[in-house]
Amino acid sequence: MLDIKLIRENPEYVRKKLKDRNEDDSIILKLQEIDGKRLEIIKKAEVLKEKRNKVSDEIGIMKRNKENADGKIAEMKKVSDEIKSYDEELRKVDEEIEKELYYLPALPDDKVPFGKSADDNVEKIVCGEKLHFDFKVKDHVELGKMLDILDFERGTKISGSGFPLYKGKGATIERALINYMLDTHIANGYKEILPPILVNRASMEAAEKVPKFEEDMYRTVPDDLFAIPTAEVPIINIHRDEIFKQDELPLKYCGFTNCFRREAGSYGKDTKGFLRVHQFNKVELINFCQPENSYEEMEKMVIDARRILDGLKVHYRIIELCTGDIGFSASKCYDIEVWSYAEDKWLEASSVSNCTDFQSRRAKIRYKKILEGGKTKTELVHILNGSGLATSRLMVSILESNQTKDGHIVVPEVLKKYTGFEII
RNA sequence: AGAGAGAUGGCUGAGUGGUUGAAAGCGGCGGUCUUGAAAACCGUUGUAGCCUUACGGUUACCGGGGGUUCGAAUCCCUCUCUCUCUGCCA
Repeated sequence: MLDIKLIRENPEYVRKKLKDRNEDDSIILKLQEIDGKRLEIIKKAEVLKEKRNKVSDEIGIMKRNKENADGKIAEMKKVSDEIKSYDEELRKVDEEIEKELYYLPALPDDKVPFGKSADDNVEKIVCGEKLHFDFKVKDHVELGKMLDILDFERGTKISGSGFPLYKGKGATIERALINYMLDTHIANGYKEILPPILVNRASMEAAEKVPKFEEDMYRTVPDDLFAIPTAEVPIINIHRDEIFKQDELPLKYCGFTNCFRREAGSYGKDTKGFLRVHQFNKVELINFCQPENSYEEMEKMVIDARRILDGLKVHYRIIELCTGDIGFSASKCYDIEVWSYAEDKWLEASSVSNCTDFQSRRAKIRYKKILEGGKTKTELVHILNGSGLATSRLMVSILESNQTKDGHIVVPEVLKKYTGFEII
């Protein structure tokens, strides 16, 4: 959620940033108007409330002295009615502002490259060896079927398209990958979390997923619980409405969960195998930190995600998303893409975002900043999230790049101690 | 799921219509004392909005929402959650 104060005090800046994102900025004019109205109502109501409080105290004293206070009571009855109507107006205006704020995205950082679409994203670095095969590479769906480790047809029978079924060594290598990632992150200072994967509406709102993306979420009807699209949601909500001490930051969590996305609006796109699925596995990294350190922490998170790929010897690249392509809650975002030899293209496997105070404002996650002279000030933390990483597209790259001419898969070195076998 | 009890500041816990933003204790912070520490003593100690250059003023907040009243932590309705007992269950 954006700060209404920023819109009040610096509307031109906000409008420019929204335009950079290809967003409609006319909403700011509307918000300024409603906000102005809101302040007017507050002022009027507060003058009356002050009067009511004062006179009510006087009435109390008069009653105690057995004096007649009927006149004052009659007068205050009128004042009270007036207050009620102002409060009613205020409620409506608050609701209107809230409604607009729910749909306004985070503002891009000044250093983010300007661009209209994904085509304008900037490639930062390409890593890992790109392999050359002296045979025709098989894609992951074919390999999965041949080796009987992935069964997309039966996954479809059980649930629908986009719900992969892992079997035998396929299930084992998936589990190995998750353990490898978690162990690596834990060794690098992240605390492991295994959170609930159904969350309530308040948690979804605090993480800025709902109402804006409600259509993309799976929702249970009788209880109004949402299947999480990412572990980011429950992990952020661990600290909803809490205030950290400064020395508790940065606070780093990692967590494995299943993730669920309806992918509404992308039917017919990348439907093959793992390329776009409704349920997938992901190890997520979350970092709560002081605002002045967040961009530095972001670079560290990219290193933490890359460590996984370097270990697996995957060919990957990092791109910085341009202003037109960064996600709703992020001020800056890097994507990590792995190379698919069979698809002959890059696949997004991770995304590291600095959401600054966009989520912490809605979630009310703050910390006591220590000022000079030992005084403290409560300030919003910055929240960063990064996948470290999602397994499905990573698995595409792993299966493809470790295949042999006769159709087997060599288990990557770092996973062997987790799988207990070396070849599939 | 049924019956009962409850939800107050960082914590424990008073408070059942009128100087209660809220007693008291603990904790935290600052100070006195001390070579240092502890103890003791003194002081201080919530969040947010609005007005103000500032000092400060003011409003709201006692689980959430609504209501009664001149006035609500206190009365009423409703929701959520916690605890105890019963039932069911991995």
